[in-house]
Amino acid sequence: MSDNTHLATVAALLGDPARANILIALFDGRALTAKELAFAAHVTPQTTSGHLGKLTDAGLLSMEKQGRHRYFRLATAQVAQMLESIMAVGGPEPPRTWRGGENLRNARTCYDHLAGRLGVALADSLLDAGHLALSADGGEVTASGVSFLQAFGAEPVPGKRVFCRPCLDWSERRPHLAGRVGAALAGRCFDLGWVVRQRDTRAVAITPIGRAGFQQQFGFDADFRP
Amino acid sequence: MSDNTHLATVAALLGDPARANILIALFDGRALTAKELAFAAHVTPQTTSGHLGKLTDAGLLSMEKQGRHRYFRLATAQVAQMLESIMAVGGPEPPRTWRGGENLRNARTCYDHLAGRLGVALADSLLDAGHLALSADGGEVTASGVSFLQAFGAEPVPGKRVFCRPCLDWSERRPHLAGRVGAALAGRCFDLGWVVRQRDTRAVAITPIGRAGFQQQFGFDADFRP
DNA sequence: GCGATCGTTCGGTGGTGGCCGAAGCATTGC
DNA sequence: GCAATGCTTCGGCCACCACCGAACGATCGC
Repeated sequence: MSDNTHLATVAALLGDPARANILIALFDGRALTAKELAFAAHVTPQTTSGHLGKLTDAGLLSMEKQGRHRYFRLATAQVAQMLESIMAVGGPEPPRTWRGGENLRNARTCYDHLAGRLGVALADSLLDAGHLALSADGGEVTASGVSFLQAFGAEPVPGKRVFCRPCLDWSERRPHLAGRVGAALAGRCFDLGWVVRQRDTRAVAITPIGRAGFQQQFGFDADFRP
Repeated sequence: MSDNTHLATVAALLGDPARANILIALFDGRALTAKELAFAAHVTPQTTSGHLGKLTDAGLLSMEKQGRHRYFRLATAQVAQMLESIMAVGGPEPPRTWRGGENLRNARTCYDHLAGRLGVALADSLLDAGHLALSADGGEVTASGVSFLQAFGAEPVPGKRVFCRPCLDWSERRPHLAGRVGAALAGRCFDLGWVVRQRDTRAVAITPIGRAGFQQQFGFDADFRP
């Protein structure tokens, strides 16, 4: 009796188009200001403020004051998974062409880590090299993995978030890396200029430098083709 | 632009308390009539009829006429996963006491297979015996597993559904068996009288016969205690 | 055929909630 | 100090939608 009302209240929050726009804008893990979210939601700032208050009260968003700005982001990775699972329902088959198609399947951000063929290839490479040990309910970085990540410059930031866990990929149906390790790896790839974000989409592009780097450091060819 | 409206429309359907009650009543995979669902939703039959029409139009439910009754069930396993992922959000920690508590944690149905401590113990037993090989993205039944399931009388029915996949357990945080194999296993346990459903809950009870059977066939003691 | 049960459609009612304009704090920069 | 910007609160308006009563097909059992 207490959890079906819970389901209904959470779902009712997602059911409003403006709030749905807000959550989708935050889907890739970035933190945006209230004004940016008002633009994304196509409503005025005062309306957005009400929505953001409700979403944070419900624990779906977390807020951080920074000067006169307030940055909002998804509170937990569970929220992102929930959004993905809702979007997966209703469409006939996930692995068909879906909003942009192939470049999304090649490489994209999922919350704050890399997914698509690139994300899967990264996870496979680390597994093959013995840097990781994955299971369905979590994962561990091996001793060699710690030094490898350190040398690569992708040392995970400390925090209470899950250290390393597999995240099922909807297009590849294979696990890729999430958690603090996945986020650090993705951040380092962005810093090195190996991958760059693209406007208005979660797809990321692999640069020529990146292709060479992935080949040298991780041992796979990042020239993905359909 | 086409999928955020999709998110909002689907979520808006789940956001109504009556519809949420309907979906939760169908959560374990049973097919119920419109009248039973009206009772579960705490609204009149004519109101329920409108809700059921909307849910089936959206592809969340499937309907089957049978005489003067109409049976409704969740359309796909994705719908059940979506519901579970929404319920997992917001609550501080899933593995706390939750709707009825311990008997739900011991053994329950999850869509159409067994979950809880019993479901996890079953999966572990099959893994230890080498009958299964599980990974995060799927699983395989080994040669010995095929003959074992055949001997046990739990041969999976043919179909297009995923053959065997791990399904993360919210109370145990361990994978249990879903897919056709999980469904066949659960069905056989019901047929043998090892477990019986309980009214108005997804919890199932393990019979004395079942406890002996699990001990003999699977090698674990099904007398789960808090 | 006839009553009974199951389920649907139709109309009218009421409440909830999203939306914006105006005004009010907080912070930054000059 | 003053203006500008970011964000919030308040008040009123309006639309949507869930709900039920009543009436209408469909099917079963006799």
